[in-house]
Amino acid sequence: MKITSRFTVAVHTLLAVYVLGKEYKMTSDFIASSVNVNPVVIRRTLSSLKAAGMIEVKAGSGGATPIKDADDITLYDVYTTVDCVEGNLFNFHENPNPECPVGKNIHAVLDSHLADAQTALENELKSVTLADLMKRLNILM
Amino acid sequence: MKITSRFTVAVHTLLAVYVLGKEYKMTSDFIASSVNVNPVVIRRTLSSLKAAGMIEVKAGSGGATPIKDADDITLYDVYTTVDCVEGNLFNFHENPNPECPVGKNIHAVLDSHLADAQTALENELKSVTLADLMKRLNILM
DNA sequence: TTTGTTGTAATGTCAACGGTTACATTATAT
DNA sequence: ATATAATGTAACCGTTGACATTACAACAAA
Repeated sequence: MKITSRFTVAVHTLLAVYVLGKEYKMTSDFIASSVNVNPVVIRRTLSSLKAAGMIEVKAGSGGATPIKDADDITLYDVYTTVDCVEGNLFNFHENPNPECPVGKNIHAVLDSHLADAQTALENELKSVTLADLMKRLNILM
Repeated sequence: MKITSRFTVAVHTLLAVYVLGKEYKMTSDFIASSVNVNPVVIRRTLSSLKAAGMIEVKAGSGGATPIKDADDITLYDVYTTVDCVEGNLFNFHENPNPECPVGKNIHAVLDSHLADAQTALENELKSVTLADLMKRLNILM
């Protein structure tokens, strides 16, 4: 079970818009050929990123441009924007038997630890900004 | 996208075997009625836990019993045992375009951060043992 | 040899993902 | 105004993985 590639696609898309946007018109076709997916997938991604206020997309004339400061966009923001996980990361079996001492208390015993694990992951994602990625990318390019 | 409930089912199963095993014969039917899933699901779970050396399962006569010390079983051990995630937690889009400066470097820029997030989650799971859960459960029961 | 149980294969259902086609809508240039 | 090039979206498909369930062979003990 893996976290959907919508996430890495969205990060790739943002990097393209923020870094290459000065030089090229960032159409869904352009980005799609960089990411190597169908342009419609990119349009869906752009639509989410736009709804989150990160970018602007021009209908008709075409092209996506940055709106939000790259320092104010974390990987966690992107992660939530493209709905990688809704609510709990861990799927819990439903309806454990309340007649059984284990079934009755399994949530009380386990929930907080699962939440801690999820929080640890999310905090790591919060610690990285798009600006961080851009700095590293500019060195490599 | 969520992590399969096989994980919480396996933890529930282990707690049942370790805590209730002294008092009852822990058959797949018994555990299944506590977890509230089909007995075959529990047999598959028991099979994995047995392969990991945590428990013993008696074919024919029936019943599962603890083998490994509860202090030596972490949530992470269970997590890997039931194959919640194989390899990377994050799905990466395949074949980003190497002709594009972003596509060429996206892995170099992103991989380490994704790995860090995954490690943070796994470390949290490593910090909790079955014995910890049993202590808490014994207080509640 | 009967009974209760495990081990496992096979099948079905369902949801999510990603790919793709199609087309209405929109902006711009000529 | 019209042609052109893009976006926005709905619709549909194929694949995959999860989980449930049925079926039955293998097995151990009374």
